[in-house]
Amino acid sequence: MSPPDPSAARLPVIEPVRLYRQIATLLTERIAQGLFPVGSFLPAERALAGQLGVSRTSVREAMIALEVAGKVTIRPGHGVQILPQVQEFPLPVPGDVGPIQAMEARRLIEPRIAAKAATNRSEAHLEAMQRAMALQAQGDTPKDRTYRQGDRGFHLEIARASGNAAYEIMVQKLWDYRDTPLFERFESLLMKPERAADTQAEHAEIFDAIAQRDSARAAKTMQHHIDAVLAAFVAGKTDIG
Amino acid sequence: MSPPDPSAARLPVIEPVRLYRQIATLLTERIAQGLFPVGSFLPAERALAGQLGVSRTSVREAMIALEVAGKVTIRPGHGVQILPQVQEFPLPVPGDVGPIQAMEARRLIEPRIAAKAATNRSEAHLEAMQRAMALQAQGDTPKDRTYRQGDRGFHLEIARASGNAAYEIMVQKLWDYRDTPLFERFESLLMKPERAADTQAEHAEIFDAIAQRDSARAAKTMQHHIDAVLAAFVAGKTDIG
DNA sequence: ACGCGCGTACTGGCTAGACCACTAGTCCAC
DNA sequence: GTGGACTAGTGGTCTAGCCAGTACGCGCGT
Repeated sequence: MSPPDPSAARLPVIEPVRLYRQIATLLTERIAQGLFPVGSFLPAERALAGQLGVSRTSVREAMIALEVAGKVTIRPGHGVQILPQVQEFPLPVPGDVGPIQAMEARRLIEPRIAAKAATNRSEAHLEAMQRAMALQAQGDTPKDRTYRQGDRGFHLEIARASGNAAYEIMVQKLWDYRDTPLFERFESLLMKPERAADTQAEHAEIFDAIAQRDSARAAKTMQHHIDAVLAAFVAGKTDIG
Repeated sequence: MSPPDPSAARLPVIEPVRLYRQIATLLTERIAQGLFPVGSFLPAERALAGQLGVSRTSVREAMIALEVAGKVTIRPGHGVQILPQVQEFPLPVPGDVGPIQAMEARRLIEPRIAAKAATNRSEAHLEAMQRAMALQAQGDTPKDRTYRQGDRGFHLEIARASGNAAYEIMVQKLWDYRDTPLFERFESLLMKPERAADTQAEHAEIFDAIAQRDSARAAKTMQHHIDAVLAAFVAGKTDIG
């Protein structure tokens, strides 16, 4: 009689689950059920160990896991406190932001950012802007990768020079929409060839104002630049409906 | 002789750093330096404890932290193996956005957004704002989850009512920083108890302006609201250095 | 020569207990 | 009202021990 075929009755693979994970999972579920509201404290380690029938060390390991996962904060002498979880909101799909909307938002913030950059910029910031401009100049058309990277980089470097990381994040976010198919279609349909040269000339003026620490002029030149891009959009928009 | 002025020589707040974090950080750095390549094994717990001059328990706690952080996998009887790290897109990571920076950026954009909301809002937008305000009113203190959700929701609904998805994304992004430990610490240290009632009163005024389709007043009341919060931050900031 | 079982040394997993530093509250003296 | 002492509780770190699993070497049987 041959031995039974091992593939005939497939048994599941058993993976041992670390005790700390079991404890952390259990506590996570209880927290989600509202047993331990945000801001409240878990029972003390010794009490938890007793209730769960495990050692205090295992409870502590679970606490480490929960803390690293950002679910609790361990306060010595006080207890382990439940942290609020960052609520994930449904982010609008990038395609929801139209090119006009993105440009409008940029028009709202980038002049102010340019003004702050004129005040707060360092030599290193100026050099970074120049590198971005040089990169942009390497591209023959706005479709070229180097043109786009340089264009984006120039604006981002200005946001960095402003000294406010929140501005940088906002600019970055708005520029993310530059690479959406809709935006690219807008550009290829609406942008005249001379727009590329105009953009670079306008960048040079913005750069000069920032280099000269002229906040008012930096804001004005940035406003003019974005208005010019917007105008190209709006003027050409009636052609595509 | 009166006691020395506590604000005269401000000493830094000393935060004890857990041993497990120190060990985990050290190992993380060594991994990054290439001392432990991907796929290789760290020294055994007992050996590490000896080399680092700490107890094996502390090493184990650090291993838990590294495992939860996805940097290693702990293989019983075998050792602790370095995991490959998922390559982040080379997005430039801005420096931490401080509470003042986030508020400053909000001050730049939210009055304009409120003005646009006054123009473009619908009845549904108004109802959503009202729901957010009611949710906020359910919280007793700014630490309460419902208060924070309502607060955030109110501002987000205004951004939605503006009709520009780019504004919504920007507001959302800035409000994400509301839930960072630093921002919460700012709030708990600097915000007076009456600020919560003031905030809700100011929200009511903003809402009224938007409901009345009064763009100028919507912008003005929003500006006043954010200025008041900023003032509370700036006024109290000198107290913590 | 090859395969299997056993023993050994090593690994991590978990328990138990001890002691320490810090926190918070209470009480008392000044 | 303030400061100090005391108490009871919290988490933080350490030591020691034992167990289960892994890997390897060696000896023995086929």
